[in-house]
Amino acid sequence: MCSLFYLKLYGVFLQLINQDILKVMMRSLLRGQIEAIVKLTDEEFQFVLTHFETSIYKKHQYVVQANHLAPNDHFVAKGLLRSFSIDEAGKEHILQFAMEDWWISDPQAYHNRMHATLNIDCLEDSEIMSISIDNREKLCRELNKMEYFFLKKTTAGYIALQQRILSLMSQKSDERYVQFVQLYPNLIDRIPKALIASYLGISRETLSRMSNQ
Amino acid sequence: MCSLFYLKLYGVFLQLINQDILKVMMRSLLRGQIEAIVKLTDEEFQFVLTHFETSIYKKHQYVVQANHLAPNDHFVAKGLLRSFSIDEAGKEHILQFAMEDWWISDPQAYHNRMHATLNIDCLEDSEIMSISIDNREKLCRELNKMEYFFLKKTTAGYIALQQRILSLMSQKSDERYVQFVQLYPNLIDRIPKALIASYLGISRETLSRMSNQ
DNA sequence: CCAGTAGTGTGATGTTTATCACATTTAACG
DNA sequence: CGTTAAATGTGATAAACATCACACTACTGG
Repeated sequence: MCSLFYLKLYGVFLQLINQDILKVMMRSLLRGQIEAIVKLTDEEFQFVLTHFETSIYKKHQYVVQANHLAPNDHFVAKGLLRSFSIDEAGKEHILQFAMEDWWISDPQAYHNRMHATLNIDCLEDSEIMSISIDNREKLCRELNKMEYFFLKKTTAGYIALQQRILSLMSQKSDERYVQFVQLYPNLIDRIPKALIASYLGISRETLSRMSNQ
Repeated sequence: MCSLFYLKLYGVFLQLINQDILKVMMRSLLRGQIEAIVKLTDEEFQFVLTHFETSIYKKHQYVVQANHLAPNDHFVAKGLLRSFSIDEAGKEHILQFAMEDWWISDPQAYHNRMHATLNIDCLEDSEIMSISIDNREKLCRELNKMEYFFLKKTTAGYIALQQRILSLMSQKSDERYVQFVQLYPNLIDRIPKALIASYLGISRETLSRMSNQ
């Protein structure tokens, strides 16, 4: 009787500890990414954190929905998400995957404060730190290094997109798949092949036939 | 005899005037683009200008060559350029056109101070204002509004590239051409169809067959 | 002005890839 | 733990598009 009580108490205690450890880990992930570009004091990082909101999503849950506002940019602390568009024929086209230490948003809706054209949902249970466009602009004004950080990040993203365009234009589907495997070896068995196919701009049947020869 | 002398003098005078007018126009084009995002005093704009170098290129001339350094970002004051990559098969893929009021560079080579993988050449005689990566970083530190300007520009570029990826994945070649015509109606008769085809990721024959039905 | 090059149109043919259909395997979850 | 859904493999067929080949026009530079 008495020992059962203590066992329960211990369970709750463990949960609390885990949540704390988790928060610490999430934060250090974000801090590590920022500090790879600009150095921050502890106080500055705490200040940066006040501009974020942490939230938890379950697999299949939508983070951004087309035709709704999407005023947040999302830093993935844990889990896996995708952004995709649905064309007139009802077909999905995946623009981006985002796992731990990546960002994901509908950039057009976010930066121009418009309604989303993209959807973002979770491929796994996920934990996310979101920053609103207002908070981001405020943060950039308050702490100028952060504007530099966002500029570097956006520039790197721009370069990556140019290379993806080049890949779409110059490579055959099997070459693109091989390149994807080389670039993101850890993603191939976290993401269903049909979704990788959609990201690469090919049908799931074509991708299925590829690896098998 | 005497009138001939004055005629010549007048010609030289006109040339000087034209060059001055041209410089003024080039500068006001750049200033207009910046001031659409951040306001500048006359002094500030003069200061910004000291970070640029103006140069003139002839049609077919290369501004950036693959395997060479490419430490400049180029603002097009007049003319028309393209950036393109050459794949292993020797085939050209056009990543970007840039006419008046646009920027063009090999962003990877520029921002990471690497050797270029892209080529940039002129489709028309062009006049260009170039800013080195060092001057750009210096300018951002000296005049913080300019960092904000570049962040906005880069973000807009990122959004445009995402839409181009979506277009490459979701649209048939004829739909992409129609969209190109809608987006850049003034470019269709400034650029040879074969180059537009290359930009759209289709063969010149396919594009030729499209408009004709 | 005229020779050579660049740009464009068009047919015939082959390749790549999408689509539809169905079978089989694996995972999810009450 | 068993039922339903998700994920994957594979064949047959069709569509989209590239490639090759050649003809024709327009432009450009000495």
